[in-house]
Amino acid sequence: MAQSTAQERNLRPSADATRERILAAALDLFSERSFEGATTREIAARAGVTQPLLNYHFKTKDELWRAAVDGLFDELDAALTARQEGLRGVDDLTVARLLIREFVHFSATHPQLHRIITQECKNDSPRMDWLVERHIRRNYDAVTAIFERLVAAGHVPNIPAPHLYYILTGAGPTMFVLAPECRRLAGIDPEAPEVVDAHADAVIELIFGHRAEERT
Amino acid sequence: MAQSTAQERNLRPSADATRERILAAALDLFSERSFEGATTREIAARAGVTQPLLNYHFKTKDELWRAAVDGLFDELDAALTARQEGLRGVDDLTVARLLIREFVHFSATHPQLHRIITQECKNDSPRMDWLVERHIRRNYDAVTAIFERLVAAGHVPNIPAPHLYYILTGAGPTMFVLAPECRRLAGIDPEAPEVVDAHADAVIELIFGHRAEERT
DNA sequence: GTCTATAATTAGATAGAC
DNA sequence: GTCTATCTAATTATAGAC
Repeated sequence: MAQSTAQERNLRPSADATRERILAAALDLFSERSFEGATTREIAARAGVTQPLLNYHFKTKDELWRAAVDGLFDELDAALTARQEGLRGVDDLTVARLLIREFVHFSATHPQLHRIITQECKNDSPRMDWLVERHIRRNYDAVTAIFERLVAAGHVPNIPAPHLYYILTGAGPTMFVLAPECRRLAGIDPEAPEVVDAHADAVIELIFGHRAEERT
Repeated sequence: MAQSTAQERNLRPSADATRERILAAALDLFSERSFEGATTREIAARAGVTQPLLNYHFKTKDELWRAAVDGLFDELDAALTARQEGLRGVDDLTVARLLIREFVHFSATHPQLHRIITQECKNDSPRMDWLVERHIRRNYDAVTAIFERLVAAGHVPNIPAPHLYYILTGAGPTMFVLAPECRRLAGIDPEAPEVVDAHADAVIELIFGHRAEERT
């Protein structure tokens, strides 16, 4: 690991870039077509490489899936952490509103996240176990802790935190998860920035807007 | 079609029952494992028949999928229609609350509905086209029409109807779509009647509870 | 590190007996 | 109407050249 010599730097870039292209293609296809529905040949084709190369960089299809999902959650964590960094000392209610807005924006720009969660977490399965214990539980604990404080302070209706969690993770991303349907059904493009903003406004209004005197 | 003679009645029952068992097995497996992930062999096994029998009753896997989905939407439409029947002349707000409660209950007892919608409507595909035009659009039009009246009457915050639609269809079913995850993550069983009721309460509170004076 | 060729498995669908 | 046997195609993974 200490070996990042100049020689290697000259050789590695294209290999690393290939790896990244494979991961990006895998994430898109796994999220759109499900684990079984996405074929390694199609992932390879989208990445512009041959199929056996996937088995060189990632031993199995399953390992490729896990690497792609790890990258996605890294991005989510980075986005939420960055959002919180600039908010030390700010009140709970404002922080929560901004975090929800950030979450809705992330869901719009990375619909793969909830596409993959809904695919894998409908069943008890090894991939579900892995997803929950490695990535989801941490976020669940953080979100429910915040909601419990907001309920105690009267900023949010008195609803048990698990329900608020599933309401938020359902209401926030669904329009973007189903973006192709939404375009056809409603004639709206959920990728348009003003639509994303309107959706964040709507979710925030419904969660926090229950008492007129609290609106700013 | 006019031929439902006694002879046929004596022969048909077991065949019809087999067909129904195949459809039920197909619905469960398609919704849990996705269209590609569900194998016809596994569907046959769950229905207690051999795999080629599926091709006898339904020409192709795709036709089996469509028949299973048709049955599911028939149940949804029946549940919502039955709920509305007894409410002629009742005010919009009360009707809407009761319909949302019915929808949440249906989502809890039939999580297959939104499992299949989220699987198929992430992509532009023939199955998505079929689903939208045959089943979803009618419900979308009805739901958005109701929301528009509720917004105009001030019963619901001023949020565009398409956003309210995706918030409702996200917030309502997600806990039940992800029931296995929810059990593991929150230690809650979303199939328990009191949990279903609590979730319906929560969704209704967030959508309609924004003005204290309107609560009954 | 990336390719071509191919092995091993499994999928959906068909043929034909009963 | 349901079964057994089997065909064809497609899948993931491996072997080995470059």
